[in-house]
Amino acid sequence: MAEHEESRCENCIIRELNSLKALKKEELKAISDSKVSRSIKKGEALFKEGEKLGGVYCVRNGVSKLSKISDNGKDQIVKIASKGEVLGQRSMISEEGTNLSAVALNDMEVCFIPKDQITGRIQDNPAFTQAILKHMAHELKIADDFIVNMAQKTVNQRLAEVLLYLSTTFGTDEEGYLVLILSRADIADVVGTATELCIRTLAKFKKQGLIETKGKRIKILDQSGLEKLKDGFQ
Amino acid sequence: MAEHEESRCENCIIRELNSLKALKKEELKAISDSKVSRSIKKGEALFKEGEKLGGVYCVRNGVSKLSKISDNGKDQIVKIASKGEVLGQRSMISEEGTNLSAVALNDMEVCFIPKDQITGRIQDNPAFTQAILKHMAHELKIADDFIVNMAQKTVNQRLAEVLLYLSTTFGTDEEGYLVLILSRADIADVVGTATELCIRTLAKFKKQGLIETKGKRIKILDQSGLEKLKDGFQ
DNA sequence: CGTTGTATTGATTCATCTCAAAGGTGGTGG
DNA sequence: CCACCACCTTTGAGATGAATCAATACAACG
Repeated sequence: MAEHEESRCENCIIRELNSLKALKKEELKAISDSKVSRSIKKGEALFKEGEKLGGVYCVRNGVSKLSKISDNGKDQIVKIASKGEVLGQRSMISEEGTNLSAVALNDMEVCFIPKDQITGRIQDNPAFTQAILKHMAHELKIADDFIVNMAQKTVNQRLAEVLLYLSTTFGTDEEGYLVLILSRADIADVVGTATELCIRTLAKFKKQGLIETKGKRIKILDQSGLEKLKDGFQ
Repeated sequence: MAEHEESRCENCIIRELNSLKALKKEELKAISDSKVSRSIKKGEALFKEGEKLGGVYCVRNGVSKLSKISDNGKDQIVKIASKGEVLGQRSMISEEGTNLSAVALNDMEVCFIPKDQITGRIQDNPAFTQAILKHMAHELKIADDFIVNMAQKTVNQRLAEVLLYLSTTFGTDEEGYLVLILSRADIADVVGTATELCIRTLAKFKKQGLIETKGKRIKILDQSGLEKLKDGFQ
């Protein structure tokens, strides 16, 4: 019976990770009836910057990069979103086109939830609105910190920070390698530097015994070393 | 009679500029009864990063810089707030200490509104919550754009952008000089560079006929020239 | 009219970008 | 299983951008 399918929002554990947990059972059922599941292949775009979205995407599996192309043509990754994140939420609330592009870093499964389901709940469920508000306030803090980092820290510091972030956020496998595997170009786009410098800096970290690499994969050997680096003790 | 004092929130035009306009008359009266007016002298801090705030500040007059000190000791200005802005809102919502310091760039008049007045209205006035949410979504977009700019643009481009921003946001006087006068150090802290480079770049702009200076004051001569610069046409 | 803080300039060093080329890797079809 | 192609990584070297330190010039202010 539909009541117990795992594909129903009411039964989806993912929603515990985001603002949707503030919704009541009936509301979730309504959302579930109108949502559409979608598979996104690695490299495909969920949406591109400027696009008008008809709803939001709730990430069930996989990881997406949120990036924007600057006026001089280089891509900057602003955020990496994974399981539980709701994409397109911000642009829907401020009623604009999306500010960022979302591209899958590996194969993804997402649920598309039509706009009116979300705006409707924002209208009539204060607890939901407050949950989103709180989440967005937190995002804003992170963004402010990011600004300061980009503006004031060196590539060395930023790369160290990104490696630590990838480790704590996505974890490591049995061998100690970072689970989320990014191309050097993507890492560079997070750090905000040229791919070559990113590679050279990784090589330097390796020489210093801070990390180890195996193809694209990266293993952190000396976490506290990276932490010192990130805070500016060269 | 108190009903018609201009110091009453109900009669304060400032609130039209921010989320407080979503409040009802009775709610404004309650806020007005508990608010405290404060004068801040140029250079004084409204609050410092990490501080726990007992409420928010609504700016009635003057301008404040919101900045944060990075791990390597340099200050980065993240935002410039003026009339109508509510400061401390974000940290109150996410129930943390403030992430940024607020320092007056000129003499200010602010109203301090106790925390429970705001959180109370967020609890019981959905229109208010939605107004804040929408505002915060917009702030987040601005922050993301800022990240991309800091990460990908040169000092040249960023400085051009800041000058245009100061012009459109705070305007110019009869002679065409920017109304908001910042020290070179503050401009550098917005741009995210060293004061010397900021000065040198301003000198370059002057030589190119884009701007004119008179002491601290800056006059934009060629707006479209700056716009081209900002977009990377050197 | 000095004093203080800010603005300006020069010279040097360091960080980062860019272009160009060489080396790897994985996937695909024969 | 091998050969080939496309794509990604790595390295080199040179040009440019930006930070830094030190010294001088201004401007505001009492």
